[in-house]
Amino acid sequence: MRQIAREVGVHVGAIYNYTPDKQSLLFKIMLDHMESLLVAWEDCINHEEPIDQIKEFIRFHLDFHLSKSDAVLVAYMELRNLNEDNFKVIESLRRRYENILTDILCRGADVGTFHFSDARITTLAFIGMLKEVGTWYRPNGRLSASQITTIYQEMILDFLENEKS
Amino acid sequence: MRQIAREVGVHVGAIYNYTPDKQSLLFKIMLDHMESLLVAWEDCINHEEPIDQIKEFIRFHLDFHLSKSDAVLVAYMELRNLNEDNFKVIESLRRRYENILTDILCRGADVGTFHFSDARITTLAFIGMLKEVGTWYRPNGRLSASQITTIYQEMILDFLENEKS
DNA sequence: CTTTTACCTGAAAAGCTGTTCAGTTAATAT
DNA sequence: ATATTAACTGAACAGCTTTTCAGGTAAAAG
Repeated sequence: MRQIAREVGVHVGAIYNYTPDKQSLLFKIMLDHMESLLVAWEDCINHEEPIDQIKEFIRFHLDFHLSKSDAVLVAYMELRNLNEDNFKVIESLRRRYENILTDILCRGADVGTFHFSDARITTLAFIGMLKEVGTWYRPNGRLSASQITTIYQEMILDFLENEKS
Repeated sequence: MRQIAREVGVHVGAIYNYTPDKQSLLFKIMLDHMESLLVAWEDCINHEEPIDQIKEFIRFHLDFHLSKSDAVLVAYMELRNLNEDNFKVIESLRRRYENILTDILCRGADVGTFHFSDARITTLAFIGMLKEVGTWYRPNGRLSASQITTIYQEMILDFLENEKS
């Protein structure tokens, strides 16, 4: 709290005009983050074809997560510091986000465009792949954000369109 | 420290007969973990064919990480609590582990078995996929560890053997 | 039997933590 | 001009943190 106060340029006590306690503050930060993530996706252009949908999802996810790396770090690292009730709320929002991807996959499978063995596992595998990018991406690294996006779009589409899987 | 002491069944002061300070203890835990990971891989049967090698790597990774979930949690969550020097050491060991996978991929590409656009990105994507399993796997969940292993082996092999990518 | 060694206790030092609150200051409304 | 509201300060409280250390205890070595 002292650290936050210092960075805001205010004495510690002042923070307690905005939050009743530390746990509520953390919860609010994480709730805002997850809700803005879901709202931002709603605001995205909604494509018809599953292929376009998943490409858009990948672009959206990387764009959102790479540009808000601070909030993302908190969202993933501080999960265990939420109390039981707050954790459940955040987890259900995260689940809703994952389900966006699962729905796209299932729609693609229904129309015969995508091929995979298990929708839930495939979802979590893709989410894991995308999440990992946040740990190594650097703005001045070997690959730009848009290059990375293209590579991931190709990787995931190649995988989904492969008949064998 | 008090928590550790309590769990060990000893007074706090006693811990300082085994570690000079908290940072060193954390570093030792993480160092031991990473070294045992690398040694455990060395001890694995080394196959000739890249296909068998990557299947073995996937099996090994999931086996190791799902059975030592406590140490894995520390290894991933407490990284930011290492001081600069200690962090560098752990990071270089992690890099060495990632390179095991990169080497397998490159060998497979050389002999024409595997197809991908970027070895480093593909490595990190696979590592991310595998790492994510640790966040949702439960011993009594829908899928057993060996079922998950099989699915991931098939997913990754289907991806790597697909000519298009 | 004595001495050395290894390990542990109990308490205290020094400093960090979240949180509260009486009182000040500045802006807004009457 | 006065009253009301909102926001902040500065200090303090109570409890937790890591770390130190003088002294105790029991086993191993001489």
